[in-house]
Amino acid sequence: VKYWLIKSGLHEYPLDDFERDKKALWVGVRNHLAKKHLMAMSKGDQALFYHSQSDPSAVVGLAKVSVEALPDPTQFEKGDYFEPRATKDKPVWFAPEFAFVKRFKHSLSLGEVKKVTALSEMVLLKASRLSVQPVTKEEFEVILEMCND
DNA sequence: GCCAACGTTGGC
DNA sequence: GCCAACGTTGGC
Repeated sequence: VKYWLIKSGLHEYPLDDFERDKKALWVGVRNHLAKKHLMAMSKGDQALFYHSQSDPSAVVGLAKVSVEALPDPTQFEKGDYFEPRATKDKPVWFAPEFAFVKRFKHSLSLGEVKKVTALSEMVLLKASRLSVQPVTKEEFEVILEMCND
């Protein structure tokens, strides 16, 4: 089992929608490093759900990988996520499916993450723009403990 | 709304 | 293949 952090803008796909949908195909990621992480995910991996563009931005819930990465269908459709280089034989972008696991009792804000020594090396703090990131087991466990009773 | 960080594009 | 210009993300 590997551990990840996936970001969603509060106004793009909030946790409320994810909780209602139960499952979500993680489409629309258009960054090659993020794509590499999406493709490295295995069924059953755990992912922290993070709200960006939020006040405050925070880790708010938990998800798990339910289906490993498949070609992202939005790259073939006219619209924001269209990818002219993509063909059905050679897709460019991939998306796994996540299953909703839980909403944390206590969300952990970015400001709080910065105060915790054990979390000071998180990718979240080092590469703030990356929307799909690996998280170490140690970091994951610290966060889980802080977010649950 | 500003702007730093950083990814991408395109001219050469 | 370099790098300047430009666009986007996301914290504040």
